[in-house]
Amino acid sequence: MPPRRLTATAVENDRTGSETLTLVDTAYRDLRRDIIGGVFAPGQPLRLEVLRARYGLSFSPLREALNRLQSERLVQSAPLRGFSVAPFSAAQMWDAVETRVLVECEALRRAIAAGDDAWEARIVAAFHALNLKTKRLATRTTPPTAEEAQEIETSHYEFHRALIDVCGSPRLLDLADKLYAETERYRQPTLTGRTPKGTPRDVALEHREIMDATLAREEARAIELLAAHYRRTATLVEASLDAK
Amino acid sequence: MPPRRLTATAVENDRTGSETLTLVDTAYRDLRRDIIGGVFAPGQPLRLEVLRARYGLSFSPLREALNRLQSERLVQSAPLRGFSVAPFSAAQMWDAVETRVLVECEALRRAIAAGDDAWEARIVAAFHALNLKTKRLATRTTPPTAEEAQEIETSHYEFHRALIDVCGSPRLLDLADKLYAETERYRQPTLTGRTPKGTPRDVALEHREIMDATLAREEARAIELLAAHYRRTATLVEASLDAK
DNA sequence: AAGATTGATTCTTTCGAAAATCCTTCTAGC
DNA sequence: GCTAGAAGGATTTTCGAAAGAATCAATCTT
Repeated sequence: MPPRRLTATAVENDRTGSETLTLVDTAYRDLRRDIIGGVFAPGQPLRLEVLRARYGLSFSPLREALNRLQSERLVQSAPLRGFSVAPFSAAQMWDAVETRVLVECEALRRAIAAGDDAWEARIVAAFHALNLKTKRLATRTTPPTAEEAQEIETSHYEFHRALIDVCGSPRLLDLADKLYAETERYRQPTLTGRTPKGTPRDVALEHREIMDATLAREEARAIELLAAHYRRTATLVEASLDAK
Repeated sequence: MPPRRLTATAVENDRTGSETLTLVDTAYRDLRRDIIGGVFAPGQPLRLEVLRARYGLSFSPLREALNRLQSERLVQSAPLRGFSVAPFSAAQMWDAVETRVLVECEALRRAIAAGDDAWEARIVAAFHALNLKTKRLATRTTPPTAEEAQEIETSHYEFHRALIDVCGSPRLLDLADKLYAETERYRQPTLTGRTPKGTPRDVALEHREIMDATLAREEARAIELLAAHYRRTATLVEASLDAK
């Protein structure tokens, strides 16, 4: 039997049907998910042989995917020494967070100036979807499955994205996505651990206030709240980083 | 005679001696230079076979280099349809310019707050180096060679980089570099063409004013001048884009 | 004549192996 | 005992070819 080569369409079009994905794309997507999800520890070398076995791909698509991830600062590389997961450091996290604040606040400013009815509707919808999922999990006693965690994750992303989606700048949105991934990687470890004592936090309330200020077109207030939201998260992450 | 394979060190260490560059690195550097320099026209497909012949490399390093350039928006790619030089459009240029203004103004703000004596010295030195080179060329009648143009280019970059180098944020500096490359590509065609009539411009004076405000730590004024500097360039580029 | 189908060609994408380099360990010399 | 150097193994990087997909043109059908 001739060995069937894994091809772009053979792998992906089964499910999507619409978009053609190359193996580079799938490698990129999977690697990104696993790095953000903490499957590979920060600083850990990413041996090509290991990745090859894990994802069932050849070197070429893996290397290309790693190159893309490098430009997002999720992986590092030294010439002739291969790739490794970007290490954790408080300084790097703060740089990512502050850059994110700069980018997303500017994007929010423009979105507030340009947003229409559909924009408002999408924000409200995303907010409710996120809240529903969060509450549904909070009332249960069993810990969330990986899939459920991923869903919350996505809803969280959708909400923040809905705020700025109409800002009109492809570059700002692209940057926001990359910085989201970077900071999310730092947030991940704190999700499983307990919250630091003495700092109760109502994330849902923070989201509501951001949404209210945005829909009321109170630009200055919305920006201030959004920045505070991200910095508060960063402070908590930093505390849990130090605790280790 | 066994064919000697082109290796990283064999190619580059002859000159640099210090750093090891892989073929991917050289491919990236050369392609980037040629795309910015306008060797390949905007929108032009980048056939791998052509690149292979031009740079004397195999597919793998070329593809990886193109992947990196894609994340800088210098090249585009569609699945199974290969790579092409990012096309020109006024909207894209303005997005790049406005993002650059956002990033560099923030970086300049921080640099002014953090800059020390060495920072000031480097700015002054870069300013003089740029001015010397520009004046030397202006007094001549013969048009500048490609090498001289490249030197001016580099000096120009050095000056703007010197302003913000101490801002303390790797991400902002990285973004500034990428956006510089992107906008430089648009500026390139206007260099050879004549300047639009009726708009005499003293770039050297603009640079001096930016430098003076920066060294005087007049944050608001420095930022305003820098932003105006970039937007003025963009306006001229736009005019020459429309002219075609 | 317009549209669909087939076939040839061009190009991208993927693979696996070979070459080059790095890293560890072992040996020899002092 | 300790350092320098060399051999061996592990890993990355590069190559060339093979496979798959898109494009273009010609033919056939309606």
